[in-house]
Amino acid sequence: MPASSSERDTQQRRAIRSAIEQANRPLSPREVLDHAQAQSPGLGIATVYRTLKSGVEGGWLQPVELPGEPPRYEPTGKRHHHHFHCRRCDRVYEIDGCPADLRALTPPGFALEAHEIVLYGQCAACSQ
Amino acid sequence: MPASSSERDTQQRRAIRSAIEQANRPLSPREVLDHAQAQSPGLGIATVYRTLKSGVEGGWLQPVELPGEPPRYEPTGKRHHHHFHCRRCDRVYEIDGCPADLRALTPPGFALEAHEIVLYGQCAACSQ
DNA sequence: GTCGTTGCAAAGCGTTTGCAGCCTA
DNA sequence: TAGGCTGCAAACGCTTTGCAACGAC
Repeated sequence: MPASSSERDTQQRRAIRSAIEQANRPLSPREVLDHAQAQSPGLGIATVYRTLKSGVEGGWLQPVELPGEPPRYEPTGKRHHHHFHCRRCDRVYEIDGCPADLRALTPPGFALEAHEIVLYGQCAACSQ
Repeated sequence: MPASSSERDTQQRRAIRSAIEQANRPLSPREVLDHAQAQSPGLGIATVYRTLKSGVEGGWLQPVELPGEPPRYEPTGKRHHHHFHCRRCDRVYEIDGCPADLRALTPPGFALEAHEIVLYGQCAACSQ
């Protein structure tokens, strides 16, 4: 199935997209609903899920999946990064950089395609 | 609530514990059920969940949470390691070793306490 | 015999889907 | 007007829980 050639610009999608773009952190589907309903009152959760899914498939949205957490979504276009999860305030920060020797960890015969790194601790604001 | 003073040694729990200890990789609840049923045929999934939960609380089991995945379980007491998630067969493998320079990724002022690394790709069995 | 444990089935919970009506293009 | 989009509610898949029977001690 090729990506559908026509993506209509509806009030609901505008509300959802704007909610995600204006939050400067990844949002969960529930959070997206809550934020977007301010702009599109009757909005249903099913529409949020459908829009998030098509946004990921369409390439303008990116899921942020942290261990033991429901997925959140943020706009694509950021460069390769990982996340720092503050255990105190529960906020998630982007971190640049990436260890170069991950391939050395890969067992013989295994094909490494991608990786995820999450750091845990306390952010600057919480650790003082 | 103190840990219950009496943990009965039943056939089901023996089967579950042995399934987890004999697999040298973290198992999902479903995998635990499948493996343990060989030893305890009538075993139900609810008992698996109950035993896993009490195992974690009792300290002999450790949940392995991967981004966007249901938790897997492995015995505690292993030395520091990470995981490789095969995208083809969906199994999770242990990998030894750890990049040394994670602290270098930590932003100034942040206190690094722990980390999680997950590699994705194809395992040896699936990549041939 | 007690009472913790088990299997079954039902209930939860978050996510997905079927459907009839709506609305963008 | 056509057909993609939406909200509702039902369906789903996974996990938890209520309950009566079971069985370890």
